[in-house]
Amino acid sequence: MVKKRRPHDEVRPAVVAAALEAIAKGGLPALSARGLASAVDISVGTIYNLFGDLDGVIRAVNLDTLHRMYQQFTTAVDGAGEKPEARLIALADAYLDFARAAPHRWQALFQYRFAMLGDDDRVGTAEADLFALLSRAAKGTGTPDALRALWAAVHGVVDLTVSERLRGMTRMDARKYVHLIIRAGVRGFAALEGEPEAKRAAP
Amino acid sequence: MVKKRRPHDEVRPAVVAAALEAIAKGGLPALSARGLASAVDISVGTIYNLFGDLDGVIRAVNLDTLHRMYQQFTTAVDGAGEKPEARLIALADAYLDFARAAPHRWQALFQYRFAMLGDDDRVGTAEADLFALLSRAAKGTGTPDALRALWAAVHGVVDLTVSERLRGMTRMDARKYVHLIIRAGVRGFAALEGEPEAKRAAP
DNA sequence: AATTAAAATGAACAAAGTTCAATTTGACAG
DNA sequence: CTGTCAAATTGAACTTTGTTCATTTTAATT
Repeated sequence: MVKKRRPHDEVRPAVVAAALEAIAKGGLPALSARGLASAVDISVGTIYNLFGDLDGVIRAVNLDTLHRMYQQFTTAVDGAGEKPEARLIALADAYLDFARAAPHRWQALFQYRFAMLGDDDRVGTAEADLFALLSRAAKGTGTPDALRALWAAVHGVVDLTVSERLRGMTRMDARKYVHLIIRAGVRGFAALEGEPEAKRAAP
Repeated sequence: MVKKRRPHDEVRPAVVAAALEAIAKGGLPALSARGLASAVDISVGTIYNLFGDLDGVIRAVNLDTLHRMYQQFTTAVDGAGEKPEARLIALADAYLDFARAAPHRWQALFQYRFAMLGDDDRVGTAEADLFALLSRAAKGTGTPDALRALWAAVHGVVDLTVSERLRGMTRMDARKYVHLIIRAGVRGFAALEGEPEAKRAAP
C-alpha cells in the first residue's frame, strides 16, 4: 500500500496530537517513533523528515503545552478582578489545575531539559511570555525577585503534588497549600521590605 | 575467562556505586545494564539476579541518596543553634547545596516515580524520616500544614534551579530566594493565624 | 508524455532491557 | 581425594526502540 502525499503543515499537527495522546496516557516513555507512525498512518522515516528526531517531537509537544497554558492562564487572570493577591491566586490555581488535569503532559515540560536546547528559541520565548503574564498579573506587588520566589514556591507545591511524592505526610490539599503560600508570601514579603539580611546558618 | 564467586552483599554496593557514578556523569539516561556489568566486571545476568531489573538499581541508588541527605541534613541542623528560623534556613541551604552538588543524583529521586513503588517500603520510610527531621528542626513553629507548604516552596526553588528552567528570568540567586521564602513564610504564616479563608478566584 | 524535485518509505543497523538454559563454583559427604 | 549438587554466574538470544538512507512514489511542470 502506498500513501498519498500530504503537505507537511497538515501532517505535523496530527503527529503532535498523536504524541500528546501517547504522553497523556503513559508519559514520555510511552512515546515511540513507531507508535506515532502507525497512529498517524505514516512511516517512521516521515517522522524524522518532519521533526529531525524524537526530541523534536517532544519540543513541539512542549511548545503546544506552553501555548495552552498561556491561554488558560490568561482567561484565569482576566476573570480574577483587580486585587493583585486574587490575581496571583487565580494564576496559581490555574497552574495547579493544569498540572493535575494533564500530569504527564506537564511533567514532560521538565524532563529531559537537554532536549529543549533546540536551535530555535520558541520554547524559551514561550516561557518568557508566561513570566511576563505573571508580572502583569501581580501589578507591581513585590519586587521581581519576590515574584520569582513566590512562583517557584507555587511550582514546588504543584510539583510535589503531581509527582505524588508525599508519602509520610498526611494527604495534602494542594490548593490549600498554594493559597497559604501566596497569602503568606504577599504578607511576608511586605513585612520584609527593607529588613537587613538575616543571619545565616553554616552549611 | 571466568569469574570468582563473590557474596551478594559484597557485589551489591559495588553495583550501586557504579550506578551512582554513571548517574552523576550523565543522569539516568547514562545508566545501562551492560555499562554497569562491565564497570563492576560481572555479567548482565548478575545485575538482574541482584536487583530484579534496572528499576531495582535505581531504587537502591535513590535509597542511598535519601540516606546521605539525611546525614547531611542532620549535621546542618545540629550546627544551626536553637532558633527555628535559623534551623529551617540551615535545612533549606543543605537541601539546595545537595541538589546543586549532585544535580543528576537529586533529579533521579523525582524522575520515574512509578519505578519507586517497589514491594518493600524502604524508600517511603526514608522519605518519612526526612520529614520528621524537618518537623524536629522547626520545633513547633507553625502548623504541620504550614511546614509542608514551606518545604514544598523551598523544593520549588531548588527544582527550578537545578533544572535550569529559568530562561526569561534574570540569573537567579537560589539561596537568596530560599531565604526570602523562609523568612517571608515564617512571618506570613504567623500573620495568617486565625484569619478566615480569603476569597478565591474562579478557574 | 517526459522530467524532476519533493516527499514518503521501510529495510537495515546499533544500542538497550530482559530472559533463561547451560555452565561454573565451592562446600560438603563419603 | 573424589563425587555430588544447589547456588551463583554467565552470555547468547530475543525484543523493542531510535535512527539512517538508498530507493521508490508522487504530482506539478514542461
